[in-house]
Amino acid sequence: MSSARLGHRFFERYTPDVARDLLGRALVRMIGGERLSGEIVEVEAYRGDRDPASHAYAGRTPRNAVMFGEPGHAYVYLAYGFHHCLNLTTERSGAPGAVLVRAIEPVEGIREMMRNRRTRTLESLTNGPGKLTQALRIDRTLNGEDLATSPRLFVETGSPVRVVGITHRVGIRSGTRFNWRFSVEGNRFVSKGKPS
DNA sequence: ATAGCGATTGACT
DNA sequence: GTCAATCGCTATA
Repeated sequence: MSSARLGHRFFERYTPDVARDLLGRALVRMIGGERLSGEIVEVEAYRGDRDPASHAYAGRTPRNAVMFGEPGHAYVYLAYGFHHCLNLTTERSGAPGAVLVRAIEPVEGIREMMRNRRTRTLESLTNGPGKLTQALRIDRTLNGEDLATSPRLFVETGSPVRVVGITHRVGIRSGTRFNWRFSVEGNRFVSKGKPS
């Protein structure tokens, strides 16, 4: 069931390319020896330079420091005081970039995810950035986690990439001109919107 | 020291 | 469709 995990070389590339290539991969969260996992079906790319929507746009701060560090690490932040968002850092060390994981299709540990989310509805389990972190119990204690070596969080090769939908990013007020949201077309767990 | 503001979600009209 | 919840980060003083 397990396969090779993605290492830092995978992430050390142009962020939108990494984002697109992450579709179909298996995001794995280990808790107490149990695998919670899902196939990545929706992502967004955020770069530091020339991307006003990025947390790194105005430069390095304590919060976004991980985005400036090594590729292949987890960048986790709290949004709206409620929801944690999971990002995977990209680009070479020193260059800011990250991919926001917006939705996954649940595969392993679905019962546990439903307990974490207090829902019995499969469709609403992981179809949003705040939902999947709640289902996988991802919070800021995982900020900076090295995906290449972590026993708690990593990404596996997964299944081949399928038909990809490309649209503008959602939930932002600037940088909307970049079509840096990628999703598995037709997948029922994609959070919102439709590829144009 | 503190005001302003979200890379969202769920409940409600 | 609208809207409130809630808190840490950031900028400004």
